[in-house]
Amino acid sequence: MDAFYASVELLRYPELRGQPVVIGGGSRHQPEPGADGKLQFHKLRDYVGRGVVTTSTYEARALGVFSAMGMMKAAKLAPDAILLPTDFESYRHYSRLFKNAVAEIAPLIEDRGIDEIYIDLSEHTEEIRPLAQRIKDAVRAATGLSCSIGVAPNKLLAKICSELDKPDGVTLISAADIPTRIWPLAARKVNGIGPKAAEKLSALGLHTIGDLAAADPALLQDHFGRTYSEWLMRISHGQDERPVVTSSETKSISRESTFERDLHAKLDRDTLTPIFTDLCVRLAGDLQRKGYVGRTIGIKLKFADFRGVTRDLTLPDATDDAATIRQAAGECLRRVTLDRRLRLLGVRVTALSRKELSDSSPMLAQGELFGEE
DNA sequence: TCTGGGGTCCTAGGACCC
DNA sequence: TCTGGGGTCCTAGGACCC
Repeated sequence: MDAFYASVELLRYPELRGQPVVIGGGSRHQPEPGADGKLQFHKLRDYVGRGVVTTSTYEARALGVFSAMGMMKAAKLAPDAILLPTDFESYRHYSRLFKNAVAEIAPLIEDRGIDEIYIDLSEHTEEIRPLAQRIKDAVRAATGLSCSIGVAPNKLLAKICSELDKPDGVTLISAADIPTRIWPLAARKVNGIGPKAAEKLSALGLHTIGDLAAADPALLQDHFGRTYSEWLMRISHGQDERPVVTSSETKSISRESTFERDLHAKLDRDTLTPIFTDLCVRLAGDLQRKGYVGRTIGIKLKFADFRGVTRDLTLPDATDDAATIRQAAGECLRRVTLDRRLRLLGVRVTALSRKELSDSSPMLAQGELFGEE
C-alpha cells in the first residue's frame, strides 16, 4: 500500500490532501474543533517528545521527512507539516479490507504485516498486466486507496520492483531485465540487507546490487561468512526460491514502552513499578484476546545510552496470567545490574501455544463431550 | 531537542541426554 | 592421566522488517 497510514488518514481528513502530513509520535495531538467549529490540526513544530515518524505523505517526504525519523528532527525540516496521531484500529480495518479484496481475485497470499503482501500468481493464466490492474482496481474499490504492485519470477525481485514505480504503480520484471533494472539499484534495496550490512558493503566499495554480482566471492566470504556471502551472491543474480507462505503461527507477543524521560531503577522506583506491572497486564490481555498461552517470559531493557539487554525465563507451564507473567518478569529483572538510567522497558512472551479448552471450565468441558466447537 | 513498537529469524554457547 | 557425536532445550544478543 502507498504511504498506508497517511493515506488512511487522508480518507478521514480529505481537506489535508496535497499537504505535508506526518503520522506518529503518541496520541496527544488529536485535532480538535476550534472557536469557529473547524477542526484545528496540530503542526509538527509544536511536537515535544521522543516519538518517531511512522509514515509521511509524499509532500512531507519531498521535505526530507521519512519513516523512523525522530519527530524533533522532522519538525526542523518541516515545521509547518500537519501532525496526526497513529490510529492502529483504523489501519487494521483498512488492512483487512485490502487483503480481502485481493483474496477474491488471488487467494494465495502471504501476509507481510499491515500494509504488504506477497501473492502467488503462478497458477493464473490471465495476462499479467491486466491481472495486476484488476487487483489494484479491486483494492481501490474496497478501500479508496492506491497500492503498487511488482510482478516478478520470485519474491526477492517482486519486492524490489514493487517499489520502482510508487505510488500507484505496476512494474513487471523478468530475469532478462536484471542487468538493466536491478543491478543499478543500491544494495540496501534488497529485503534482508539492512543498515549494518549496507555499511559494511560500502566500506568494501560495494554499493549497488551489480557491484555484488561482480564482487570477488572470496572477498565476500572473508567479510560475511559462508552462509551470508553465498546468499549475497545468489540474490545479486536475482535468485530466490522461497515459496509464498500462506499461513503461519504467532511466535511471540510483547509490549514495550519508552519513557518520556530516562528513569533510574532505584530513584524512580515508584514510577517504574506501575509501568512494569501495566506492561504485564496489557501483555496478558493480548494473550487472552488472541487465545495464546506462553511458557517463556522475557524482559527487554534499553539504557539511556541506547544499549540494550534481554533476560528470559522458561516456566514449567504456559500461562496467560498477568500475575504469573509479572512474577517471572520480576525474576528476570533481578538478574540485571540496574546502575544506569533506563530509556525503555519491555515484556515478552514466547514459546507460545494455543490455549486449549480447559478441563477446569465446566461449560467448555461439556461442549467437548458433545463434540461442539 | 537524535533515534517507537511489534514482530521474525539467525547465531552461538552451555546444559543435558542418549 | 582422557575423553565422540548426535540431538534438544534454554538463554542472550543482534540484524532486519513493517
